Amino acid sequence: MSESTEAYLQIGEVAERTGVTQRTLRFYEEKGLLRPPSRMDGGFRLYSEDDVTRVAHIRRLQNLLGLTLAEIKEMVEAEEMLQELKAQYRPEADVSEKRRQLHEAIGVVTRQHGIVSQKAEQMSEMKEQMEERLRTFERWMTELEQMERKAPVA
Amino acid sequence: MSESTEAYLQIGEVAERTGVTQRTLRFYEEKGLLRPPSRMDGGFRLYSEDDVTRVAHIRRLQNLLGLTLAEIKEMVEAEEMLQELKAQYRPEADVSEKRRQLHEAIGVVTRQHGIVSQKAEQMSEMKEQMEERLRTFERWMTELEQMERKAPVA
DNA sequence: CATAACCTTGACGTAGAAGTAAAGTCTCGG
DNA sequence: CCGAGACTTTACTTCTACGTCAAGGTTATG
Repeated sequence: MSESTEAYLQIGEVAERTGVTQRTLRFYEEKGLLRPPSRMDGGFRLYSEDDVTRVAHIRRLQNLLGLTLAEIKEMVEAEEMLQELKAQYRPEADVSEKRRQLHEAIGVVTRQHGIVSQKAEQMSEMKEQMEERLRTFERWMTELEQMERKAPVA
Repeated sequence: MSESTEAYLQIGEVAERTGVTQRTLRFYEEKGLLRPPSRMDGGFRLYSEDDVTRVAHIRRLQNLLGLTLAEIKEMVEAEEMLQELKAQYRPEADVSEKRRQLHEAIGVVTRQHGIVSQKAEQMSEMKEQMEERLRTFERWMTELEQMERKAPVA
């Protein structure tokens, strides 16, 4: 197992580093969430560091926002587009086409941002409520303790 | 269909008001998320306003935090305990027992609060990132527009 | 008291997101 | 060159959170 000569990772390493199973990685690939990675001659998958990052990203979208993989796919595709745009940032390309793509990317991210903002706000509300509740509990607790001091364990 | 004489709701009304299906209400009952409601003589379920509230709560925990029903059950049971405590707030009850319950309730809510805080924070982070990204996009967009003005559609 | 609208339990089905097992293939260190 | 361990595909299974009938009982109203 050579190492550090090439920056490519086998599925096992990626699984370990991302905390998902190999099955999940293949599954994401099947579902179009990960681009099919390159392969060794024998067919073993070879992932890049970028893939690791992307998996982490996917997981965050799942855990934080509770999005379905289909929804995440949409987001991920927007990322792809962004990467493409970034890469082909040579002035020779069709400008109006790039404008179109960029416009679409802005649309997607704006929608995502809307979701996140809304959830973030609701989350804060919930947090407030919980803190309020905790304060109430603490008050009760001190009340109870005072009762115990006045009338100790019969 | 008498109304307003009794504050009890049949499953259909609850479904309508909470936006979940009757099936879901029965399912939640099965899973211990809703206490078995009272029944009419014929067996029809009779829900209270509290049940409506609770369903709304459950849905929020699902949608916002992405918790499983099993996890939500734990939270809901803490609520139960709270209700009990509230109800039996007569000084005659066993004080040290109440202390124990209260302590546990505080523990549960504290854990929940931890989850929510963490998620809320990560959410804010994500929101920031998206705003950053949007700013970048907008910058690119204006750049593109300038390019178009300089070298218009050949 | 008929009957439409509402409800009951029970059983089976489904979509999403993987888990698991089988049977064979690759890679690499010794 | 060989064997242990990593990997491959294919196929079936699981778990969650319900959806969808089916067959029948209940309730309110004309």
